[in-house]
Amino acid sequence: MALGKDYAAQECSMARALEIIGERWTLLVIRDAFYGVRRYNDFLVHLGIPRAVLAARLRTLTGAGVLARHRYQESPPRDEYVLTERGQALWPTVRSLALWGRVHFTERQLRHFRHAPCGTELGPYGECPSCGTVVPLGDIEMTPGPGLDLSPEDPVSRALLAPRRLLQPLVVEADHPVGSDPAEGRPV
Amino acid sequence: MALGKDYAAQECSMARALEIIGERWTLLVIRDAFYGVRRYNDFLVHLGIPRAVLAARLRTLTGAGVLARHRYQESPPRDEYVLTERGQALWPTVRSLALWGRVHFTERQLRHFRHAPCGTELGPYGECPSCGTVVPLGDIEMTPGPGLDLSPEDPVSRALLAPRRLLQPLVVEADHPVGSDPAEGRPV
DNA sequence: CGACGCGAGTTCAATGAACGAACCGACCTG
DNA sequence: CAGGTCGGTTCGTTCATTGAACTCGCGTCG
Repeated sequence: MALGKDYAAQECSMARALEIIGERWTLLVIRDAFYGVRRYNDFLVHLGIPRAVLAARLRTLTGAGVLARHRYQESPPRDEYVLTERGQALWPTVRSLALWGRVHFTERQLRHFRHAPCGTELGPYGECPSCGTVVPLGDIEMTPGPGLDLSPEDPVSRALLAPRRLLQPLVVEADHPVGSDPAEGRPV
Repeated sequence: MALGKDYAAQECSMARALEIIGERWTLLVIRDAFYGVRRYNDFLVHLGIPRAVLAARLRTLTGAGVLARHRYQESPPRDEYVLTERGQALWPTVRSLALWGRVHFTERQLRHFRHAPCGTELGPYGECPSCGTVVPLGDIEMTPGPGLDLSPEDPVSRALLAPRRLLQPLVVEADHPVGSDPAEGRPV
């Protein structure tokens, strides 16, 4: 077991999974990807992760087919990282882990996840308790809960305050310092 | 962020969860606990984890209330580590992660997990697709699948070959070297 | 044209965690 | 009393993470 990231002798599919998503920061990157974060810089400011580590994780995840790198403008060349189907298949894991953390280690709920068509809060596994079906990711609406800081420092967290669908690409407005005047013909 | 294990600025219940179960080896320890492993030495030989790391993880997990330390004999004093309710609540996470690993990174299935009363293989969240209910852990039977090594080196893996229920305490027979004669009044 | 800025990284020294081998102490067994 | 087992701790080495500084391509402002 030379490297620190392989669970060599473990004959178990969970060990294989952990070799990919079990490293520090990785699952938070994936959570952000579900929230709609796609750009290197947005991951960076939202997570407070060291640049080198973020670059390494994005490489690993694209290499494993969890994220796909997708060019969204040519000049200057810019790529964004989006969840593949394989990555989207991690939603039950992410959901159940976050729920476990909330139930056992958080007092107040930070975010709501609801089945958009009917407004019901998601069950433990990402299903809709009232409809009884597994909810497609695009039908999941996330909204701030009572425990969430409503005026966070970083612009990514601010952008994530608005109600939104999972996977919906995040648009971060320019980071004008607090108190500057935003009243300049900017379309609503 | 002095320490390496806290995701300080993350205002998210998943970050809280990851501070506990996100360290290297931790989730494999928990998986083994679901399989019925309870003793320091059994974790040690089954995982191939460094002793110091195992001791540290068991301390963290008992401190977080995921495992409970339970004395099972007085002389010499010996404790075993068993999943608390909080720990058992991680089953959907463990199940969904293992399933993700199997679907995306393993060819053949290593273990089956079935709803014992009806024999149906569990769904992605630990539910029984035919009964439609969440299966209590004690009703989950695990059996070797086609991909599993049938004559593993270590005695813990050998003990885990027999069909068993989740959480059922694992009994490891003495580790007589391969080829030694086991025909000595040992009850079946 | 030149200065400056931005996004997306890479490089580097310092620190912290993991590794594996050795050691330890309480207890039991031959 | 010699040896073995279980459940650790200690320790030197190796590997990963951190944060700060630097780079590079490109666009923009004056």
